[in-house]
Amino acid sequence: MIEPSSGDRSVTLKDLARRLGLHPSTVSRVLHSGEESARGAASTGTAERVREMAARLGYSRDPQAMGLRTGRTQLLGVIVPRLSDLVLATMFEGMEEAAAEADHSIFVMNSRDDLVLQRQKAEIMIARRVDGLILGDAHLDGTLLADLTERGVPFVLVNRRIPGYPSATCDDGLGGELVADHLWERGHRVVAVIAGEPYASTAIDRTQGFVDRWRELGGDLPPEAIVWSRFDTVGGRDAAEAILGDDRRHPTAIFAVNDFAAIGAMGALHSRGLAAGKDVAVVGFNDTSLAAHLPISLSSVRSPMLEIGRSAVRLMLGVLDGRAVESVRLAPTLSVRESSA
Amino acid sequence: MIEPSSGDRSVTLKDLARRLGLHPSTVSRVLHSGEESARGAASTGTAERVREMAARLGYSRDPQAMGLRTGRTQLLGVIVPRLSDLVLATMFEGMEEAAAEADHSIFVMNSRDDLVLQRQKAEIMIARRVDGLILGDAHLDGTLLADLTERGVPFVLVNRRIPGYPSATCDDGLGGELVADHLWERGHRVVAVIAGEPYASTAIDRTQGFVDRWRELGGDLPPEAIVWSRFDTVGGRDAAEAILGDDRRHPTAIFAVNDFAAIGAMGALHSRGLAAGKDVAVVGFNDTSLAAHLPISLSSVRSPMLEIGRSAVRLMLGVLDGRAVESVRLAPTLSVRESSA
DNA sequence: CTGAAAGCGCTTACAG
DNA sequence: CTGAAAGCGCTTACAG
Repeated sequence: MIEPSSGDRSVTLKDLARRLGLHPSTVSRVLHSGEESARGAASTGTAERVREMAARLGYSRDPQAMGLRTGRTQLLGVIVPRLSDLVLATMFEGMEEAAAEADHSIFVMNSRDDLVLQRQKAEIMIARRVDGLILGDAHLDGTLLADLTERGVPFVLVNRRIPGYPSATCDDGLGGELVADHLWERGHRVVAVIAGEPYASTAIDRTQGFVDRWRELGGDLPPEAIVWSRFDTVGGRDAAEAILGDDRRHPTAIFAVNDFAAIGAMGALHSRGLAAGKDVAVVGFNDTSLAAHLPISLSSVRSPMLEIGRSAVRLMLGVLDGRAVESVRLAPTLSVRESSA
Repeated sequence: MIEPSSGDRSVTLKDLARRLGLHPSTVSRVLHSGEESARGAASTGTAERVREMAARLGYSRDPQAMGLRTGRTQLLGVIVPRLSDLVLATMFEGMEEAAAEADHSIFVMNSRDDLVLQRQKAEIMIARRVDGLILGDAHLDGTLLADLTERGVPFVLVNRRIPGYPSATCDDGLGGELVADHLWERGHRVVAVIAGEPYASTAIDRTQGFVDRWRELGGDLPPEAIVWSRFDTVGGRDAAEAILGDDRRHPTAIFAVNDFAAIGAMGALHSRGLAAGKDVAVVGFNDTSLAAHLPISLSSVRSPMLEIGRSAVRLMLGVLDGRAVESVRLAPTLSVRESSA
């Protein structure tokens, strides 16, 4: 364990108390009681002296000891499919900020969207005594959430939602609608959807939002125009191959529910000598930092990822405080670029 | 704090001891002494009974209490510029694996390559009593490392190196050489380098490796052909604009020390009606999962990111054990694709 | 306004 | 082979 002070040993409450001729409990009250009760903790003079000494010696409270005593570690566990996914990495940055502001620290682990790993990581975090779990890899068909609920483990969801549990997500349905409106306006009538993984609410909601709106507009969209796929570049490429290989139908536009899948689709078009944006419009989702700067810039639905991350932490802290919390769904916007202009 | 057991309260050593008619210290010795000393910890029969009961009641050691007592939290702090960078995110996955195998947990924070934030995050981690720090954002001109050394904070570097400190990195110089050899063989004689940020060893070493080898081969490479830039897509685009805008020199190949910068450069080419791979060759670095699947697939130097992450944890554990450790430099390979075929 | 005690869950010499 | 004690650093009713 690293000693926070510059000396050889960490400064403790006892050290402070000895130097001040006070009892450790008094020092503790001055330094660590909440704002309200701090007033009655000690005389103004004493409090002043304590704070001065603490600053001078570089006192820093030991979180292990505090956790042991209070039963609250101020540790939040975050589980995501993979941090190398720009979307989750960005949400994580938001969580980190919000947690730091509330004096909490965050533990994050990857589950690779694997149900076994997901459970394993959750157990590791629980063994570490995190106060609660923020799950970014909720599967619509999983049983983890029910089990956690039964065990009384506090948690909230981020990025993906499951009805009945508190979550912070993008309004994915609305995002799908925006894309439908846009493509319809641009005159497209034969379209296809690269729909993502059917166990993720993001995939379901974005696809559903698009489809519902498309039909509302009077558009036709047969089931075979919707292709489920992995969320990555390879998944998008494969799905696009399937779509373009169908000779009965030649879509003039493709909506991929994820930027990486969209990039894969652009690759498939390129392989067939088709130009994204000219021959076939492509729209992605998330507006990752890449989208605007691709050789052919990608139209994409921008979801407020940082803010979603921050909201997830707020929800979590609310749950831990025993408050009733409401799920948050943040509105996305559409950035139109060369790929669908 | 979440209670690990399914009951309302966590099972403690004391609980186990009471049920077994033993003293908690005996239970502790059986369950937690190292393999060697465990033999003498209790009679075979007792040990058996203890382990059985622990399993039955779902005992899980409290890390806070253990940390408080032993002074080792089994917590490692990791600081990276940004987790949304695929490179660091992937190295982090390697670190996570290696740490889990050694029963350690990892804390990770973003510093955005900002020297102030870097210090701030380090302090937060130290205040959390991590056993050591793994730094992925070392600046060649920073003073943090010297300060940490003086304070006796154990740390190692990952991804970027600084002479004199233990680090786990790619052999970036060799990577640059591979690119020089490749472009020379393909007949290019007028080339340019998008060199990255001059405070990062990755940028320096990759550029230096390329330049040295290029001159060794008899190539010419004036200083103005080397453009320093940010590591992201926008940085690469801007740098490429500068390179292509120079009328005295028309490079037939561009080496970008980072895939994202390379993608930005491809965008700049596209804007000028030039095709990457046909009109101007482009080579990136890191071979991120995107590279192979871009519309025009990108040649890139593949660095063993997962393994670099794992090595960093091994180094860290070595340092914590008081062993003398050697820096690790892992060899990269070149993947040639359409952009420079 | 301040002190003294008890205890969170664990480990580790020290006895026997 | 097992027990008993002490203590890691903190907080929190309870006195006074």
